[in-house]
Amino acid sequence: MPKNKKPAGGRAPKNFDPRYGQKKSSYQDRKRRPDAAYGAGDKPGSRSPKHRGYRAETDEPAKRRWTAQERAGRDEARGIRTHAPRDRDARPARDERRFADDRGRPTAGASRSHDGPRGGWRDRAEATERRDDARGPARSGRPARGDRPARDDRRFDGDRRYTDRPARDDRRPTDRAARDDRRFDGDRRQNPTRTGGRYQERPAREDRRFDGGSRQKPARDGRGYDDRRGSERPTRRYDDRPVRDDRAGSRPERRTDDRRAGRPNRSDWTARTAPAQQDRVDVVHDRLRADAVQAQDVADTTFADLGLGDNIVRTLDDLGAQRPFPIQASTIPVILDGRDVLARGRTGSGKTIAFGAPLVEAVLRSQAGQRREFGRSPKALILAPTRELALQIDRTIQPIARSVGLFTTQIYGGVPQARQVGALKKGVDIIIGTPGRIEDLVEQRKLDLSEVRIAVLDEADHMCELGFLEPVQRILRLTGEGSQKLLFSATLDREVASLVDEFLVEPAVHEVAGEDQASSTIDHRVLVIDHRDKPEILASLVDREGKTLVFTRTRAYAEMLAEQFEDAGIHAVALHGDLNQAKRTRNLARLTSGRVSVLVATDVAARGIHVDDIDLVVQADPPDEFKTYLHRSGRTGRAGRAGTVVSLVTRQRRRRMAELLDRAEIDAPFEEARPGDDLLEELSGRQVVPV
DNA sequence: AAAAAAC
Repeated sequence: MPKNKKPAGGRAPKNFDPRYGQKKSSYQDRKRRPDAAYGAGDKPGSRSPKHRGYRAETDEPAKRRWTAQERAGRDEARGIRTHAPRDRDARPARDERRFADDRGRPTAGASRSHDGPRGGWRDRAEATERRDDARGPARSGRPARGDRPARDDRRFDGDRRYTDRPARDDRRPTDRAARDDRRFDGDRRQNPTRTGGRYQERPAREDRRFDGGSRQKPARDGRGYDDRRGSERPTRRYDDRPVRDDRAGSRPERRTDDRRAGRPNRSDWTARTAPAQQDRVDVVHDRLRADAVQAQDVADTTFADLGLGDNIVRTLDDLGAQRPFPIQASTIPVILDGRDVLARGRTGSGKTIAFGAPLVEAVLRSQAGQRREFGRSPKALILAPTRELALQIDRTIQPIARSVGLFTTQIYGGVPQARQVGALKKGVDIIIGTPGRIEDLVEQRKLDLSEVRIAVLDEADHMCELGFLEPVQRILRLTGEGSQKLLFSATLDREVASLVDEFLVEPAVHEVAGEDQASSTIDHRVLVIDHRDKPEILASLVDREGKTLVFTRTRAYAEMLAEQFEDAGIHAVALHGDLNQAKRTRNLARLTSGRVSVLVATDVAARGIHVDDIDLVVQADPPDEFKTYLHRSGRTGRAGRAGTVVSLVTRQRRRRMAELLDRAEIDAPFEEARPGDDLLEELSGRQVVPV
């Protein structure tokens, strides 16, 4: 292929040209400059405009090198570049615009309004072929037919800024002792007798601290679990699990106190709740008996003390985690010990690192002295309920993994598969993802979970809810025999019993002592309003300086509210499952970056998502479940900061809301509110909690 | 009943 005489400048799509993205390219443009569509910037093309492949000479400056930052943002930018589901055969006419060059950058897209004379099947077929010739595996730029013009995909700045923020979650300095989680169990009211954060009723054998490994194993009768399980349970007793026999000797007896697993406890809330009128399903599960770590007991511990290697410790330090938080100090040694773990830790208290760092360490140890082969199967799996959360977890774990030469990849839906598959082909050590795509790739035999030896469920109780449970079970069954299981959540309770029974062996249960509402920095308020006043009241609450997160019950309402706010001159974006992944990622990024201060979301954003400095959470619709309330409100008041949660209820919902708050053990005043009330001003304007 | 999670 002759190197043509064109100036070097002709080579590249101008992704970083400020003009890029502003200029619309018409069909005619594309025809004249097909490289814009192909991303084949390094091909000479034909000389005549009449020939396909012709590309006019330009004076574009040579493409400059990517900065480190750009490269860092590249991976996620690729994900973001996503469009809606592919469907190239059905709708080929717009393929042109979807071609990305091999860096995953979008090429100049054709705007929909310029469809003009269509390219026709042959052209497209050739275009595709040609591109594949040129690019080979770059098929990864798999065209996804968007429901919108490519313009949306060009938002590199915001997105990159977003993606460049690793591990926010875990880097906040926390007042460890002072405050943490709300409680999560309805029946705690019946068992309020705690001393030193420990439940008195807990039998002595439960009394494992994180040094559990050194403890003598009490006598045990291993019955119970096996007996209790239906045929579903692989007939497996803890003592024939090959990989983990080594641990058996130092392990306390498997819990047998949860025979009532899965059954709601008979607490007074059941009695006082009229089933017909009560929430559809707000079941309060029994609490899990946990070993409550005392913050002061671990105040002097370092990550190195806990058994993490130098590189990991250094990376954690870079991430802002100089010293372990209580939940980390509590779980890391147990995880490194190879035990199954159930852990309850307030969101933002460092849960991600609590499982992520030891997970990396464990994978590293298991591969000590081995070559990391091309095409190796993943050794660890982290499951999350939403894509955003999976992404966020990866952002924390990836630097830790990279520091010891391990690779992670995200496996979630809504983005083209090819890049994920490509990563798997090369070989990764840790995958982080959501159930659907993971199962999908397994079925396509592109993902092999059989070598997974550590599996983590983040938001584990949520993953046990209807619709999630079965895929999660199927996935866990595919993991390596005897693989270690870690279940984490801020509201971990007996809802996870079904998984615990099948998959966990003598799990250690951990939580942090002294976390309750009284020690919370969140101010909870309930506004009793007229339904017709809702839009106005919402607008006045949201019209403020700080970052505000508004929750709605439905996607449609989230969308509608965002529009209403915009109409009222308040810049707002929506986040819900009806948006394509690009928009979801981008809209969340807009809040994170501060470009927008109001995000209206469904419960997709209720769990796990960390955005700095959200100081007001508004529940436009009250949640159905107390857990949802806790998770939603946990988006603010993080790391000991002040935050306000305002829930709007109509008069009819009043009682239900009171009951829900009761279950959540939250004290919140109920106040009548009308548009224009000073109260709204106060709630909206306040940055700090008085008193 | 809704939300999430695959294509």
